[in-house]
Formats: sequence, C-alpha cells, structure tokens
Amino acid sequence: MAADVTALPQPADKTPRTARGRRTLRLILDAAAEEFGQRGYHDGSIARIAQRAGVAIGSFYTYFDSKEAVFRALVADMSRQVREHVVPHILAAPDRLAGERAGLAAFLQFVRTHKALYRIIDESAFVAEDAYRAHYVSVADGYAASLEQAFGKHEVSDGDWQVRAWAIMGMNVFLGLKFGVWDERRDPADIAAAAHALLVDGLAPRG
Amino acid sequence: MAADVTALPQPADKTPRTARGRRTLRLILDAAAEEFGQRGYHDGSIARIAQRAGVAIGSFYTYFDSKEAVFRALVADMSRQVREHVVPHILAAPDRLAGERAGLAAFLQFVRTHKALYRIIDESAFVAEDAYRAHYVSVADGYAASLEQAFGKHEVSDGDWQVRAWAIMGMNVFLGLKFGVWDERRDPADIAAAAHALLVDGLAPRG
DNA sequence: CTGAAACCTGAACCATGTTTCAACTCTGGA
DNA sequence: TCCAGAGTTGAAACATGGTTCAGGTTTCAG
Repeated sequence: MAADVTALPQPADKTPRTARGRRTLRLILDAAAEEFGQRGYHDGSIARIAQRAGVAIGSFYTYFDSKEAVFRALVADMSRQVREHVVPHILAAPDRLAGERAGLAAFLQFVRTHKALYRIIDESAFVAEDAYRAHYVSVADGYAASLEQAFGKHEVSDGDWQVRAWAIMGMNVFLGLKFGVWDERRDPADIAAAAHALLVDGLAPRG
Repeated sequence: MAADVTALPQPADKTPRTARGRRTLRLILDAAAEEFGQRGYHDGSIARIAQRAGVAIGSFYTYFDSKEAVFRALVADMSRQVREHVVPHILAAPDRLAGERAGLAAFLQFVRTHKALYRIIDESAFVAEDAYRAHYVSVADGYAASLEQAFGKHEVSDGDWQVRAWAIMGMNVFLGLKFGVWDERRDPADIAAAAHALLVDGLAPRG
C-alpha cells in the first residue's frame, strides 16, 4: 500500500487560508452568537445562522464540523471577552477589595450589554460541559490566586482560598443574573456597593 | 349549533382517576427524572422514558401533553424537594447565622445524592425559563425575609436584603456545583465552615 | 497571467424522535 | 354482575433540521 496520501494536504483543518475566508468565518461566528443568544442552542438552526451571515449552508461546513463545534468556538470566545472586560477594572483599583467592587460593577455593565454571551456560557453546561467547567475553573483559580496574593499584602484576612473563590464567583454570577439580565432597574454601582459591604464585613451584627 | 359537547367530560384534564392511573403517573415521573438526569432534556427521549417506566408511549400521553410538560412537572417537584430537605436544618439551628451553616452543609449533602435533580433545575433555565425564575425568585424572597427577621433579633447587621439574598444564594449554588457535583473529595461540613466564616466576618483583614 | 487550491452554493438526503390514533383491556361504582 | 369510562397499546404519520455533495466561482502565489 502507498503512504496515506489524504494526509498530505491538511487532513481536516478548517482554518481559513485567505482574507476572504477569514472574513466569512467572522461573519458566521457573529451570526451564531446572535442566533444562539436569541434562540438557545437547540432551537437555533444552522440554516438560520447561514442566512444571518449571508452565506450558504455549505459554507458553514467549510469552517465548522458541526453545530456543536461552532458553539464550542463561541464559548471560548465569550469566556475570553468577559475576562478581558472585567480584569482591567480589578487591576486598576488601589487594592484587591476595592478591585472586587469595581470588577462587579463592570461585570454587571457587561452583562447588560451582552446578554447573548451570558446565556451562551450558561447553556454550555449542557451542550459542552467540559468547556463550561474549563471556563469556571479557570476563573476560580485566577480568583483564588489573586486573593492569596492580596493576603500577602495584608489586604484581606486568611482563609480557604478555593472555597472563597467559588463563593465569590457564585455571588457575582447570581447578581449578574438577577440585576444584569433579569432586572435592570437598579444601578450597577449600587449593587456593587451592597455586595462589597457584605463581602468585606460579613453579616455579623456590629459591635 | 348545539352547545360544545366536548366540554362536558373534563376537556383535557390529565389527572389520573383511579389507583392504577396514579401508580402509572408515578412510574413515568420517576423514569423521567432518571432519563433527563442522565441524558439531559434534549437527548432524553419519550420512548426511553416509557421504556424505563415499563409502559407504552401512548400511556405517556395519557398523563402529559408533551415532553416539555413532563419536564415542567419535574422542575416543580425538585424545587419542592430541595426546599423540604434544607429548610428544617436552618430552622433547627439556634440562630440564623448558625442556620446558614447547617443549611449549606445539608444542601451539599443533598446535591451529592441527588445530582439528577440539580441538573434538571439548572437546565430548566433553557427549557422552561419561567419555571427556573420562579424557583430562584421564591428561594431568594424566602432568604431575604428570613434575613430581615434575623436582623430584628439582632442576629445579623443591617443591609440590602435583596442583594444579600441573591449573593448568598449564588454562593451556595456554586459551592454546590463545585463541591457537591464536581468534586466530592472535601467534607461538606468543612466547606460549610469555611463559607460560614466568610459570610460572618467577610474578607477584611483582622485588627 | 495562470491554474491549483480555497471557497461557495443550496437542493436533497437522512436520521431522529415527538405525537397521533383506532382498537383493545382493565377498574370500580351501582 | 355489568358496563361506561379510565387506562393501555405501539405502529405509523409527521415534522424538523443537521449534514452531504457535486459542480461552480474566486483568490493569490509563482
């Protein structure tokens, strides 16, 4: 038998090679974000994604192997976007606790203007669980490291970093759901201030 | 025209009338919990639910109008089960703060033995959003009321009850996800203690 | 310029799984 | 005991939408 000839030209690499290809890929990704954001994964259709992007169905399959593949690509993209938007706000603050407050306010703002992305990440728990875990584990680990470092600077008390990281993350996610996605009547800075007070001093009665 | 005769015998009431009917309904609900818990809503199939329950597909439609209907029934059922399991632990504690700790430990324990139920409630966010909202809004409102009442007894400090309720709820849900569903290596009492410490005293450095 | 690879097209194929239905059997009150 | 209606059955109708493919067009390195 001859050597596997089919392996010579990139076997199944769907990365675009030309400028036109990159343009089309971007079109499809943006269309998919809209489609899945509005309809969800299962009600979203490839045909409608292609239509939104202004390309034929076949072109979709030039860039993605399946519906799940494009969804996974989207999750990775959103995960990066959230982080890129929030982290600078935390770092710009004078200390970690002030950073937490600024970060939450920024997160709430981000959620209000990117509801599709929020929904996509949440739904990935059921469509691509590994991607979902990867997202939260990486955020939590970043959190834990950041808190421990703040402890070194005497900005926070000692404690269980993993538990704290997951607790704070859950707090932020639910505040984002309630006051970012579901109920926009309250000022994000207001919510961030109240959450910050809880996080800094806890529930214990004064005195 | 004669009056609408079809309206005379219960138009579309699917409630069972006989003992046999109630038995079958129970069988189907339990089978659905297994099926949706293991495969999720969209990969779960009516045919497999019927098979698990040991009944014909047609019998399924004697009790539910659709796949979504049985899922909704399940969500309501799980929501009740979680509450019924956790609330007594909170009430049995000497004060609200101690109750919070006992409640979280009980919740973690519950999650570990009822992973299907946890998943079903989370997935309802995408299959029956109103049911999902109803679940969390009702839990949060209960939380807020309970905290405010504890404030009256000087057991907790004053603050924003809604924000606190959603924050604490999010904390518990994420700790449940991480240390209940994903990672069972740590002792629930341990997690509850660490979370309790955070919740009572906050992150502020001592002194 | 040139041609090979990259890219585009969309109707048709196909797998999947929900829902319907007409004929049948059980249940329980009178 | 009797029988009306409650419950059961599962094959088939039906809808949906992901994926394929054969044939055309565009791009760009040489």
